[in-house]
Formats: sequence, structure tokens, C-alpha cells
Amino acid sequence: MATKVLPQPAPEEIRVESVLQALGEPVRLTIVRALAANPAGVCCGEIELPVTASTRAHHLKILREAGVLSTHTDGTKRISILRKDDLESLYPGLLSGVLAAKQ
Amino acid sequence: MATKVLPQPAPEEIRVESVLQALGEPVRLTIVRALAANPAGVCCGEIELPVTASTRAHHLKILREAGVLSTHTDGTKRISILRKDDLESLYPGLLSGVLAAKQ
DNA sequence: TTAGTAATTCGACGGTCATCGTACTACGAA
DNA sequence: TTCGTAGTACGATGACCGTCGAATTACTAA
Repeated sequence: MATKVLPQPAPEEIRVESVLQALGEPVRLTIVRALAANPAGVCCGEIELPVTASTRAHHLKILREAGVLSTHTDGTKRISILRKDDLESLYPGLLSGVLAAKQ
Repeated sequence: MATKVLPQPAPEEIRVESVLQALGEPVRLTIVRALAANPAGVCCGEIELPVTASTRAHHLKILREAGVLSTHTDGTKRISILRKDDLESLYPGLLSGVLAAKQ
């Protein structure tokens, strides 16, 4: 099965303002927490969110373009994975600090 | 000289969404970097920013209400200090990760 | 008291953003 | 091919946000 990776910024293109802005929204933070709990990747639609499908796609796009997550196709589904290593090397401690927050 | 501390959230009232949202704005990130470089505190007006005084006050208020910094009076001036310890205990690594980003 | 300085508050304006519904694309199954 | 499913793209709308100028407060110095 041929999988395709959706366009995303290279590590050196990632800007911290964009990452922080992406993380500073409740729905997107929920997505990031779900991805962190599933290192193997999560199908977008499986995350329970209080928004419609189009809004969900909108948030995933913002997270992907900010460099927070990576998405690849898998048939009709799309699997998203947290770019944990890239973020950790760019901003060591940032992600773990965010995830340490009690919800 | 009597100094007063401006109202700010207690550590248990600080929400990670608010902190991330506060940090995810270029002007405010500049302020945080300036405060991080001066642990003793900085007079608001001394930070070079591409905005007017009223906008500067607006950003400082957002940072203070999010729990990112603390402000106390010193005569006509107001000294702001990064709440490094509070943030570090709530979100270990977050602040250092943000500050590690090359500008 | 008077003048001057540092900073905030208020109201307004323009731009951005989260949200939705609808239409559309891509893929798999029958 | 036809249908159903997963997801995206587009346009519209209402809310929020960053910015500013003007007015105001708080403090110091003369």
C-alpha cells in the first residue's frame, strides 16, 4: 500500500511562535494530548472532539503546518503522528512541559 | 518605599492554554525573552518594542493574567519579573524549551 | 501646589480566527 | 460502475484580538 505524507515544514522551518499559537487552543491541545498518548499514530476521526469534521480538519491543518504533527495517508484514512523528536530537539522540554499540565 | 504587587493568578489558577496563548504572540515573546535575560526584573518601558505604550500595557496585562509574569510598583515605574519558578513547577521544561528557540 | 513622567484604561477600528454547512475529492467495497 | 466512507476545500459569519489615540491615574520633583 502506497502511503503519502502530506506537506509539512522541515525542522529548520518550524517557528516557535507558530508552535505556541497552535498549542494554545483547547481543541488542538486535545488533539496533541491524544497523539502523545498514541505514539504509533491516530486516525483523525477517532479523536473525540466537540466540533464538526470540517473544523477538525482545519485544526489538523494548522497543527501540521506549524510542524507539530505529521500526517500520512492510509487508504481513505489519514494517520497523524506527533513530531515529538523534531520538537524535542528544537525546543527541549517544551512538549513534556505542556503535557505535564493537569487538564 | 512601599511597593505593591499587581493582581495575578495563584499557581493553581494558571491554565496551560492561557500560558501558551500568551507566549504565542511575537511582541509578548519578545517581552518574555527580555525578562528571562534579566532575572532581577525589568521596567516595562525599557524593553524596545515596535508598539505604542498602550499596546505594551495591553500585552503586559495579558502576560500577567496568564501567570507568566509578576509586576510590582516602584514609584512611577513598574517592575516585571518572569514567574520562572511557578512555571517550571507547573510545566517543567516548557519555559526553557521556548527560550531555547533561536530567534 | 504645580508640572512632569510612567503607565493604565477606554473606545474604536481593522484584521484574524474558530466555526459551520455545503460541495468536492479520494479510496475501498459491492 | 455505483455506492458509501473519510477527509478536505471553500465561502460565510460571528467573535476575538492587536493596534492606536485620547483621557486618566499614580507618583516624583521643583
